[in-house]
Formats: sequence, C-alpha cells, structure tokens
Amino acid sequence: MPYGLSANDIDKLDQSVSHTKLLQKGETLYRQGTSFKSLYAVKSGSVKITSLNQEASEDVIGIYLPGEIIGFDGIATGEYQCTIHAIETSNVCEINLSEVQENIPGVSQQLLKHAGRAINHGRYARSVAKVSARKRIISFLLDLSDRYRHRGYLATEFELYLSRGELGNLLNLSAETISREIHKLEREKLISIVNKRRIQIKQMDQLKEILIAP
Amino acid sequence: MPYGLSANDIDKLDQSVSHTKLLQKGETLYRQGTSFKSLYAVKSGSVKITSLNQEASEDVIGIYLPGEIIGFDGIATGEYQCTIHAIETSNVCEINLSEVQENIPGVSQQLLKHAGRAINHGRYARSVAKVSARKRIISFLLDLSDRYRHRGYLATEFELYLSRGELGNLLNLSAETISREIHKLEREKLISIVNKRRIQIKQMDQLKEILIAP
DNA sequence: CGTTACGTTGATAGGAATCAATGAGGGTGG
DNA sequence: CCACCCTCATTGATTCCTATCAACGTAACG
Repeated sequence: MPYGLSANDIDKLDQSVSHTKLLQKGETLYRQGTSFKSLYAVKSGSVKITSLNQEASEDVIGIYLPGEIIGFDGIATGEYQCTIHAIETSNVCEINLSEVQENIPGVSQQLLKHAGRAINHGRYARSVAKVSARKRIISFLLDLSDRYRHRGYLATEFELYLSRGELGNLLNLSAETISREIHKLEREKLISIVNKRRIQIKQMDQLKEILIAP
Repeated sequence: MPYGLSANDIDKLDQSVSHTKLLQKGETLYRQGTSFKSLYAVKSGSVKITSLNQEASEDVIGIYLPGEIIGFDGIATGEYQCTIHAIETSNVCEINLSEVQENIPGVSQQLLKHAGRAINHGRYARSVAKVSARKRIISFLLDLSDRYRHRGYLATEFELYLSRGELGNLLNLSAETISREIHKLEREKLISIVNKRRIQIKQMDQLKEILIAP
C-alpha cells in the first residue's frame, strides 16, 4: 500500500543525494534508540522493520520494498523507534532531511505523501488484525503482491524472506498457525510454495473473493 | 502518543491560518472518499476517526484530542481515507498545506514530525493487538490519560465519549468483553466508572504493572 | 556427523466471540 | 405526563478459533 516514489522521483533524489549504501543480508541499517540521522529510500532488495517489545524480544512490524521510504519512526522524537535489517542484499539511498528540504522544493510535499501512505498502511494493518488467520495471511500475500506489481515486479511469484515465526509475529499468529494455513491454501491449489519461502499465487481472484466473503 | 503541537506552535498556526471551525457533537469534519482539502489541528473537544470496512459498517480507528493533527489519511491519494466525527463539541483549525508550506518555513518540518508521531502511534496500536483483552483496555486508558496529561488536562479522570461497541471495535474486542473487563477493573478498585462513560483512574501504578507483567 | 534452527503435524486448553435474555436511560408522541 | 420504543449496557451459557505444548522431520553448517 505504501507504493513509493515514482521512478522519476527516485532519479531526482539520486541526483541530489547520491549517497547510497549496500546492505548484505542480515546487516542493520539503523537500530532502535540511536539518534535520527536521515530517511532512506529502498532502492533494491528488501528490509524488515522490527521493534523490541517489553519482553525484549523482537516484534516484526513490516517489510519494505524498493521505492518505499523508511525512517519516519525517528522523526518525531529524534530517536529511531525501530530497527531495520536487510532480509536480502539491498541498496538504500540516504535522504538527508534538511538538505533535501532546502534544495529541492516540492520533495518535502512528496515526503509528506509518503508519510501519509505509511499512516494509511498502518490503518490497513490494523483492520487486518480483526479477521481470521486465513484472511490475515491472504491479505498479507495480496498486499505484497500488489506492492511488487506497482514497482514493476512479478506480482504472482515472490520470495518471503521471513520465517514462519517472523510471519506469525508480523500477523499476530503463531508459527504453527502460519504453517497450517499456508499448507491449507496450497492443498486448495490457491497458491504454491517453492522451497518453503517462495510463494506462487495461483488463483488471485479466488483469494480476493475469500477476503470479501464473510 | 501523538502528543501534538506545542501551545507555541498552535499560536503560530493561529496567526497564519485563522480559519477555525466549530463542530457540534455528531457533526462531520470530512468524509471518506471526498477530496483532500487540508489538514486540521484539533483545538478543543475530541473527534473520532472511522473507516468503512467491506461490510460497509464503520470501524473506529481512533480518537484525537486537542493539539493533535488530523487529515494525513488524505495526503497520499488526494482523497480522505477516513471520516471524522466530533464526539463532543469541538473546535478545529484548518491547515492549508500549500499556504503553510510557502509562508511558514519550518512548519513543514513540524508537520512531518506529526506524521511521524502518527506512524509511531499506529505501531503502538499494532503491538496492543497482541495482548489480552484486559491489557488492551488498560493500554487504551493509559494512552488516553497520558495524552490528556501532555495537553495539560486531568490525567486521572476523563470522558470516553465512545460506546462499549465503539470501544470494542477500536480495540478489536466485542462490546460484551469490554463491558466485562471494565467492570472487573472496577471491582478490583483500579478504576471507577461514573455514568457508564466517565473513567477515574484510581491505581495508575498498579495498572502500569499489569501491562508489564507477563 | 552431530548440532542447531526451522518447519510440519497432532492433541489439548483457554480466551474471547457469539447467542440470548434482561435491564436501564432518553427521546417521542399520544 | 406517561407509555412506548430504541439504543446502549450488563450478565450468563455455549461455541469456536487459535495458542500452546509436544513430538518429529529436515536442511544447513561447522
């Protein structure tokens, strides 16, 4: 749902802030509690955003795909409230806020739009929390698919990069429930699973119908 | 958690955009689907933000208190994604985006901060969804209390303005569960209830401890 | 080749939803 | 002014979904 910058916008940012970072799988972009430095646009790969709960274990908040912007969690307080890990080899592009706001009029508007998208996506995530495990998982898969499609990637096959446990954490379900429901979807031939973590959407329309049905 | 503008900031906005609106209880500020016009700062009273789900019934997303800013849901797409109703007599102050961004340098930064707060609050709401009904309700009450305190209001007694059903909707619980849990808290003398909808926090520390405990 | 993390599958328990009935205001019209 | 209705709140009984506990399988890796 946070569909991200247009290719055009990314080019603009590229020219103005050419500072990009390469992250290997598992590497950290920033950590919860460290002071806010800049926003980042994901250029390639994907990252996961997590947050420490009271029990000091990590809650998975979401994942970000190319074109999407991260770092808003640090703007309000001056300290990042979350941690970003690359879940595959990824490139991110640094967006120095003050620099950008001074030099590129209009980008500030763009950033606000991105923030708005993030807020709307949060709202969407909230609404997903009300439905059954089955629908939650389908919602997640279709949301990912949609976001890939909007960035020009294949919408019907993609890698999850998350373990069952992380997925469960993200969707507020147990790892066991994730496993069971995903396999039920596969038995029903609505999706296929390759190598545990790669998803093929087989029946997009039927999946959408399930979400609509009571 | 979206603590809102400082009194100072609100004054600044007041001077630049003196256009304020009075909303009677039940009146609508804007509706889902209508085109984005401006952000609004709540000056007094309180409003609720709702969104239509597939079944075309209204999901309560949250409530906003004085000093907090609403309307970000319309920025990304140009159409408001939610509806705002006054739940008591309220004053809001219009924030014309382009006007403000041109004439008051720095406010744009402020707005981004507010968006950041909204994003963080959304994250918080997500994390609340993982815990028991009892903790969810306590979390909600303490969050409200905290936000009132930060705006200079009484933190230990306040009006809910929401029915049990709306509260349940907001916290992803049934109205019956809300009723039961609230009365359990009252029997335990942790809170008092006046007239069904007014809350007195009696044992703030104990309530906080419940949230921390496993 | 053992160790470790992840995934699957089954059995059981528990928390909240749902269904159902009753009570308590609040407003309206006769 | 009172009877009626309608919404909201409360309380109890039952059901159901998902978490939890437990055991086992599997793949990666030192």
